[in-house]
Amino acid sequence: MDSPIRNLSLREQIVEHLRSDVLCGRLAEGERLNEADLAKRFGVSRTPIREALQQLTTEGLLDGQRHVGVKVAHRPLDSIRELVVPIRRSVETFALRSFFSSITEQDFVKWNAILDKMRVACLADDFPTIAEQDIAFHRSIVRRAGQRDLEAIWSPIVVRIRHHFFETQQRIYLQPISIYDEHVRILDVFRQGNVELAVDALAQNIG
Amino acid sequence: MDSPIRNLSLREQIVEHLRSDVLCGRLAEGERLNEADLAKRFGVSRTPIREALQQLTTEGLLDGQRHVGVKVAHRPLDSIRELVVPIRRSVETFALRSFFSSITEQDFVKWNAILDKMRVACLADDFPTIAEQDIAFHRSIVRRAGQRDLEAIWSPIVVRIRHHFFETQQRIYLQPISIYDEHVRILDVFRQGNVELAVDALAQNIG
DNA sequence: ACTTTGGATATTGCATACAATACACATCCA
DNA sequence: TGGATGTGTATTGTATGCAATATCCAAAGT
Repeated sequence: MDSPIRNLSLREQIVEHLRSDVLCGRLAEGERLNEADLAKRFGVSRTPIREALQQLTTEGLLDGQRHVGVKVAHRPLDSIRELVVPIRRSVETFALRSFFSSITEQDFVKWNAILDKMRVACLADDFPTIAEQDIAFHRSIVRRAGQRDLEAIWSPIVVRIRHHFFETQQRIYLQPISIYDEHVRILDVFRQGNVELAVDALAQNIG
Repeated sequence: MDSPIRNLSLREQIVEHLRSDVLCGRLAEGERLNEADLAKRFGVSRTPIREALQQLTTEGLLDGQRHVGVKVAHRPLDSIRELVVPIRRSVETFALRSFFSSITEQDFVKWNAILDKMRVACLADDFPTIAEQDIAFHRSIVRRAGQRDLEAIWSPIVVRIRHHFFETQQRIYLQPISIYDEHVRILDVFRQGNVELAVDALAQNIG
């Protein structure tokens, strides 16, 4: 019986690394990714790199053509936001409702760990990390429902509004720390134990 | 300048083949897929098979474990339907609205081609093909919007209610041909040119 | 000057060989 | 007898070499 040691395949490790890079904007849209170069950079053969790039392509983060290569996918048309924002709200609130009555102190420990990292990043104006932890927080809610299908529906949505996490926020929030504050407020409402209030607090943070 | 010849990689061909098999129920849920066997069956090496299985896994049609293999994914909990059916409605109607005013006679030609196949399948009580063409019809609407992002959001939804296409329908519709009839009715409304009526007709067919 | 065409080159697509690991089963020990 | 443990086998994971092709550039022809 050992703690949940991360025993991931090379492909999975590379997927997580690159996915994080794209999601929080460390890789610019349109940037080209070369299999051989990545293989050298990660110190592995082309095989796991190749498989990782393909997975990220079907996830919608990359975009590729036969015999040409893959690039970081471009943002979708802005008009799609009016479709996906409500969908994202309905998925996350559906998830929250499904486990709200069985939230434990351990859940708050996990969420606080994420928010701590977010706080540090806010104080340092480190927007990529703010975005990363923001997404991590919402993902953890979807995942907490325990239905992998929910995350499978949620992910393609978030991929397509990922720019929102590291662009709009920089303008709306004059002080980055207010991003952290708002999430703390959400957890406070969670602690009150009223589902509807919790759902509202979460929903307000989406959009 | 040649007609749009389908020049697909081996991986893409295998993906389409297997995806169709799973989506319309020719492969039972839980069924195990072995790389070596498939390689022999398709007459290719393990590499494109492997990559195809991985893609279908991230698409949610298959489910795999490290060093064990992949199986056809099991159906999600029924409770998810109340979440995904409205989402599917909103995506398809969003797509329809986006191109409705620019529908041409060519569009009807394509849709009629799908419905013709559906009609033949209905008359033969060929439920896998009915399901296949039903999905193809709705997919063509989403695709017609010309935003790949829409299909990327729509697909994981449909994957998770695919059983609806070849189970519920068999009970609800005493006569399979009524599935075809309903779709013909949708196209009739499309021809009338009223967006709202068209959206309603389409939405009613979903669920 | 412009277009076309040919080949060189860089990159991906596929095949094959080998390594690592999960699982089943036999074996050993208490 | 029951449980732990080691070993064999089937299967997936990774590395590497070769094949196929898109792209670029130079050279020739109009």
